[in-house]
Amino acid sequence: MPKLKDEQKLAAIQTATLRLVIRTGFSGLKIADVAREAGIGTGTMYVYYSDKEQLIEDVYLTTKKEIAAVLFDPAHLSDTFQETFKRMWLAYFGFCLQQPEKMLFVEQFLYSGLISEDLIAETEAMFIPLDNLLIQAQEQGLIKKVSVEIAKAFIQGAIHEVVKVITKKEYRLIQGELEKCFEMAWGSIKI
Amino acid sequence: MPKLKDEQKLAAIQTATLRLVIRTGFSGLKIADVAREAGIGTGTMYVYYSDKEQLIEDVYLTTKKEIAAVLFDPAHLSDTFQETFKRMWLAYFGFCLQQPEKMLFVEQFLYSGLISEDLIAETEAMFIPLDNLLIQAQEQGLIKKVSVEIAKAFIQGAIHEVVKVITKKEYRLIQGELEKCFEMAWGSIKI
DNA sequence: TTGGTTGTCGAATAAATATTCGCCTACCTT
DNA sequence: AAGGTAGGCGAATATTTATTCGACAACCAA
Repeated sequence: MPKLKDEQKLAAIQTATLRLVIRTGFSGLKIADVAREAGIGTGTMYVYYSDKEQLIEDVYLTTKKEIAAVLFDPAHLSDTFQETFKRMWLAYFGFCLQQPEKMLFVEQFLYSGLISEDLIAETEAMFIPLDNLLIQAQEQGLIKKVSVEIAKAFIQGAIHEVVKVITKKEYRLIQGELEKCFEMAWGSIKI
Repeated sequence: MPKLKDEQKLAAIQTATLRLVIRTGFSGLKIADVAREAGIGTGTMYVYYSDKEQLIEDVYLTTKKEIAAVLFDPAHLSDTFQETFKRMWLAYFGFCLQQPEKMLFVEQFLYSGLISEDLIAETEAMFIPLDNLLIQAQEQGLIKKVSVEIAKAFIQGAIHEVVKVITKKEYRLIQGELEKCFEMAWGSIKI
């Protein structure tokens, strides 16, 4: 944890890390490159992070928190489950579309084999409210009864892959296509 | 391309590469480790592959071919689109479940930023028959009309993420849960 | 203004890893 | 069996990259 250095510099480091990890993979992430991209000296990196591992873990945690905030925005709450689900789905899809580096970073790191069990547990705990929402909907007979882990994975996996294709191929969603994508997601879980 | 050395040794190298990439990420893949895991000397690695990049690209290509073979097994063809789709979906899901290393390897490499455009194009071309199948179904009004790229991404993304969760958490699909997963997939694309 | 304190820099060093290469072994061929 | 050849080995070397550290700059307090 940085003691309280220059917040702006910290943000620059995180942004640079995100960008570089996506461009070159974790393998390609060189501390010197991050420093150059962030506009600071190599040695300065070690003032903020004691090593590369800590840097990556911190970026991961920060990004996960941001995602949780997007998902659990109180404005998404509605009277019906379907409407709440739709607002959350659209918010998350929009987040991924606008900041695919963050989505990719989180995904790549989670399955890279480099992440610690503790960090996994810590970040998963942030999403328990989502589990509860889904379980409630299942009990009300609104959505299919599968393990919530599986339901979440299905929805999230579909969003991620669609966004990846859109990003990689610079595809532009045409009129009404976003709505169709949501219908696919809803069609998959509704009874 | 290996000229025609010991085929068995080649397979051992590929298996070892797959396993190690999943365990440690591309960053963690050390030629010396691959050699040890494959039961050969470090230097021998260079008889088969001139460098690490070539090794990874070859494993990727080999795996993609295997996936295409699973998907396009003639036994999957049926009179109805839904049945053909179901057989292909089940075959691919089963493949991923039984050999998650291959699924993960392919996915990680594709979005690692390390893959060349040529290799992407070469492997994508293998899956054109799938595009045609989907387009035909769209024209017959059987499935939603979205870009086939998006439809494929949606279905594949969902499968991958579900398999990842199952694998990582050592979750076991309970009675009828596989069928439910298929229903989710079908529910997402059907009109 | 000056002495001190904090933050920064990047060349120098240490560590990790890829790659080479001379030697060795096993197996042919006559 | 003797000589020859192909394939294999892994310690030695080259390269890449992380990390340290002594010198410098900016700022501040007295």
